[in-house]
Amino acid sequence: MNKELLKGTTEMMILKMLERQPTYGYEMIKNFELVSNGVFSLKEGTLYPILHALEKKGHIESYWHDQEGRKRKYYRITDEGMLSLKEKQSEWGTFASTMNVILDH
Amino acid sequence: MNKELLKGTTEMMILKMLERQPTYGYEMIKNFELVSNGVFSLKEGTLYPILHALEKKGHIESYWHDQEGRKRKYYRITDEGMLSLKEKQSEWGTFASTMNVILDH
DNA sequence: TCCCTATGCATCGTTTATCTATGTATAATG
DNA sequence: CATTATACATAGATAAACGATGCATAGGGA
Repeated sequence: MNKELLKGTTEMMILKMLERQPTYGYEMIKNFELVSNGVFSLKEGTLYPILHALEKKGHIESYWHDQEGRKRKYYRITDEGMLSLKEKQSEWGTFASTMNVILDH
Repeated sequence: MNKELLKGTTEMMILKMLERQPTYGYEMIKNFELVSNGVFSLKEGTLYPILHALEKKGHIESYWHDQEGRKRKYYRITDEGMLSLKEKQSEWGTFASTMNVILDH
């Protein structure tokens, strides 16, 4: 899979994942592989900087939570994050349908 | 429109355009705007380097043609280019449908 | 006549999203 | 006791698209 295709969609997919329920980085990476059937593979070097940037923007919030003898940094989406997600999804919809029009042309 | 979304699709769209009929750079730029209803806007700084790279790879061929008192560099797609286009379209299909599964999840 | 816009090709440097590689630390497993 | 899985983090490399700029010619309006 051409990795360039992912550009501009990673943040959206992270927000989408957090829309379902709060979760933490390592689990997100495993989950990405799972829900995409191995098509997408989110890397640590991609994920963590994005999480920090999203938090800085106030689109997500973090809190440490200990479970199963492990320290995990959970993230939850904020109202602003939800708004941003809606926008990104709408943008993706326009993009994908325009692309399909061109390809079916 | 988030320009990052376009990454990885520009080459495919250029090949797609040339699949219909041979054309030249300036016309491609105008046509991009037209067929995408203004959603996509191909820039010269993007197009010309890609055309040169595609020609170097043998996916397209160029020839100069004078018309309406103008010198224009036309491009046509080669058999290899057609193969590459099919691959890219298939990849895009997988990508877009996977993305939609995640977003509708 | 002259200037501005449209047409047409081209390239250099910048921007930025993602990845690779690496580091640290702890729990579980064999 | 060593290796693997879990967990977070960052610095530097890579590469696609863009912005800015350059050059040249045709056409239209003042």
